Amino acid sequence: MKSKQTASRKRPSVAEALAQEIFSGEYQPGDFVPREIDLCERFALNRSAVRSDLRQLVDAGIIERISGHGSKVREYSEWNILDAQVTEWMTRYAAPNPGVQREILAFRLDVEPYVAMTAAKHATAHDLVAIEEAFNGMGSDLDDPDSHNSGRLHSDYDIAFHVAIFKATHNIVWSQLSHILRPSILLLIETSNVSADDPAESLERHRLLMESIRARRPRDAFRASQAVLAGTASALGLEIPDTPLGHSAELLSET
Amino acid sequence: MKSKQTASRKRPSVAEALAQEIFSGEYQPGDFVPREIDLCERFALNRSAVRSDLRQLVDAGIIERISGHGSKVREYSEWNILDAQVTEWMTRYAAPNPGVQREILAFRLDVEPYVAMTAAKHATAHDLVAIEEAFNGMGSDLDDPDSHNSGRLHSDYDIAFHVAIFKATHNIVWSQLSHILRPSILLLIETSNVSADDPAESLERHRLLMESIRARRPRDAFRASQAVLAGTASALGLEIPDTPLGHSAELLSET
DNA sequence: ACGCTGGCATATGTAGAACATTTCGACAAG
DNA sequence: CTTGTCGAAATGTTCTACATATGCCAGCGT
Repeated sequence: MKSKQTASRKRPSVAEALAQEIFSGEYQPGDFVPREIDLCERFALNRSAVRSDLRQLVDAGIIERISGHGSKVREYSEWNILDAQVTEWMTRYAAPNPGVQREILAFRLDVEPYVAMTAAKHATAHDLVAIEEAFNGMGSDLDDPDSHNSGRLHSDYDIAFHVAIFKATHNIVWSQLSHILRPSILLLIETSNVSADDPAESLERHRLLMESIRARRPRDAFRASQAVLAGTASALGLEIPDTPLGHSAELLSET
Repeated sequence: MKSKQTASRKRPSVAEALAQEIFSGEYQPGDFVPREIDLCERFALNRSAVRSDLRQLVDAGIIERISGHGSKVREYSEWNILDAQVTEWMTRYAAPNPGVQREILAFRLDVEPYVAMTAAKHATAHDLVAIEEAFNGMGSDLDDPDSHNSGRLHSDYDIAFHVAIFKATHNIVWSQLSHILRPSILLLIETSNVSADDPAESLERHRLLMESIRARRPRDAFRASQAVLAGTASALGLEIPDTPLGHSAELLSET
């Protein structure tokens, strides 16, 4: 074998470790992370590798590098939450502060019925297959709950279901925005697991949403999506009527 | 003054030059850009700098690096248009293909009335000042058209006006999404300059939108925003009723 | 005593060389 | 025709050396 010790895993990944420490609150906005040389020693890496990883955090807007001084953690509001890497870290480790998490969820509640509406107009057969496969995954998970960890798999299918709807809009912006769903979906699932939400009812709401899109009925899809969100969001104490959609939804239902 | 020659420009910036060539269509999806060594020679830089710049393009999703082979331009749909750097390049150089540009505009037409609606609910006095300052800039530009380039300054104020509304939602996602406004606003302005759109009428529509937000009337802000978009979007041959907002707007006006 | 200035220590930024790894194609053996 | 091996070419990684920016503080002058 080669003399490298990389056999275990590719790299310790400084960015990953630092991200975990920052997300867990060990380093808070305004704090300075250890300097490059210390990170080199700690992870047994050269400076180039460390700097490369630090640049990831800079691109994510998480840290700010001050020449000749150090790397400072930036305010949460300055983090680039549209970056796919950031949302991935938010799913793996919980969001650092609940405020950001709640704002993302509020955004989702605002736009997702719209997305469902647009998907009902533009979805192709291929899109419907993707949606259905994700839905079936959610269903099989309900019927046959794995002993070790049922929620883990369920969340993957849940995410895939909603992402498929975003992609069915055939709009590049909506498609790429589907990244920010992951953290809030996981948050909803964790909370709904705590609360006494019937999984069967949730699944039925998802089914209605899927059928509305398949039948090309935008308004039904709009309302069905709202129902899906309301079912789980209520467990978080969030009030749907507070969002703009609350008003337009009522109006839509009158027609 | 400092001894730096930054007055002209900091660096030749390989990323900037390559981006221009890619956006102009000189390199198209599937093509391979010159290899690192050639870029080093062409820009008189070392490999570290070239690779650093190439990584920018990778993060933007514009190119894909294949180990031992080269750097390939990716499909337009894979470009990360949520990246601020990409939208900046789209404003400086035109978007490579009109399809992406149109989809971004469609997204804007979808959500911007919503954003205005939310801004009317959550805007603070500070936000209103920012909106008003941008609006005054647009107005002064109309009264006193600079001889050298009037459209250039006007677009800056126009962008600032809409960005201020996005930030007035006090939602981190909407705020950071304001990046994607820039390309489509510039597109609209260029097109409206060609068409015979009365600047005074456009300004009046913006004023109504501002007043609606100031008066905390979400529904008026919704419709005013639609009027602003419709005024310029019609010049592009885009049909507003095709968007989901078209329906809900009609419903809103009935109340 | 106060304030400015210069230099030293520290930390990040940049340049360049050397070596490792991956990919593809050529070519010969089976 | 298939397959194994070698080698050229390009990207990936590591390391060293030097450049630049920042903060601190002693030293000097007013």
